[in-house]
Amino acid sequence: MARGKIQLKRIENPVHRQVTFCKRRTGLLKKAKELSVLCDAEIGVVIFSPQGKLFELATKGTMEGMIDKYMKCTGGRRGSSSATFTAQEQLQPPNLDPKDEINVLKQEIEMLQKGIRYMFGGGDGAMNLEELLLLEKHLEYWISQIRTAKMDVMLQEIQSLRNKEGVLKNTNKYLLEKIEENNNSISDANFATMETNYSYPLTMPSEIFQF
Amino acid sequence: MARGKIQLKRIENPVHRQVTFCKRRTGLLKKAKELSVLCDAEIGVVIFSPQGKLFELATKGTMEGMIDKYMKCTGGRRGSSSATFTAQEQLQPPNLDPKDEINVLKQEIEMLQKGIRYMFGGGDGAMNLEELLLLEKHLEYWISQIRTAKMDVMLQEIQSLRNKEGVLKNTNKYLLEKIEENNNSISDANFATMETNYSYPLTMPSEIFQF
DNA sequence: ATCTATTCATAATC
DNA sequence: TGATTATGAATAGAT
Repeated sequence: MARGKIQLKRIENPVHRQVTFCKRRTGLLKKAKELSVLCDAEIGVVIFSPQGKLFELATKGTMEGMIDKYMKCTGGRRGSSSATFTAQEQLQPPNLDPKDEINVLKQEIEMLQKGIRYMFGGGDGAMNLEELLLLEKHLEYWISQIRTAKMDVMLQEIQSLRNKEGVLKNTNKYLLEKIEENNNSISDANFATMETNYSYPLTMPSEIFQF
Repeated sequence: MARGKIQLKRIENPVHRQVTFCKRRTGLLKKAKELSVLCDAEIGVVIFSPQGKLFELATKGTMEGMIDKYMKCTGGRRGSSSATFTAQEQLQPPNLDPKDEINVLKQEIEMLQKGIRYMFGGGDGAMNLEELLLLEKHLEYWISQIRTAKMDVMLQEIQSLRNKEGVLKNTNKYLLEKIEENNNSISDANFATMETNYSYPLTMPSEIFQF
């Protein structure tokens, strides 16, 4: 701009950076206001300083109104955000239980969000392409983790059902033996029909579950 | 600016206004990006054209994230995107339902996809577009595959096991009734011990399987 | 879209 | 901080 062109990268000198932030912030908000007035546009600007201080401008109504309007425009569906996301500290080895798997998945999300932020701030050109390829790999891994978590839950439930089935079958067998003992000692025609109703044991296609 | 100063008021000529809107909008977003890079600030800009068309820029992360951060800063939590995740996080320690966890993670996927799409919209080159579309296709493919293929097989098997369990329980019940009939008609001490061994029916947490 | 003549924004300096 | 000023950027109007 003046007295020398500057590079489009983070200003390292903290004093210079602070001064520039103040000046350009003012300029940006001025430009936003001008655009709003000249062209009858509705504009919202939110600026967080590196120290986290908030500066804002809403040219019509309040920022809340802007946000509502924005939400409507974008469809309003959303998950969580990076701001409220807290990564889990402990990294557990895999195959513990679904809870731990989910923690790992959360870490993955955090990593991906970081990746997106980095990509966006990292300008244009081949860097983005490279980052995108890396991100793609991360996503692949992430999806596999979700699959693993689901599998764990469902396999656990299947195992539980199988165990129950086994116990029931054993009980039935025991009961049948008792009945046959009684059949031998007493004479009762009713037991004959019962035996034909009993069409077990059932067999199970265990091969299906080799994931 | 150039070729004559302009009044800071709404441009009445619609053509001029539209042209100016386009030019200045570009300039404003550029300035915002510059400020973000130079001063390491996090900036969100939302512009609604007079016709209601939306233009946006979030220099770090997504606009959703910006909004969440803004909400935190201004105190109002409201129905922002953080709500979903926070609720889920609080549920986690005592009552962990892995299915719900997985659903939340799916929402996270959607959020990330949205962030990627946003990057494309605010990005620069056509190269990025191609890569991003490809990446998105991959994500959608993976998700749909997980949802359909293996889930179907496992649900089918769970249903089968449930049916078998039901039949076994019915058979079991029938056998027990017969034994009790016998117990009433004859005197046999063996049946008493058998009844204590019989700890069924088993109950099943059916809610778990509402996919 | 592209091109200039201008005005504006601002980096360096005080 | 606040003011000054030399320059680079942005852009209004024309093409």
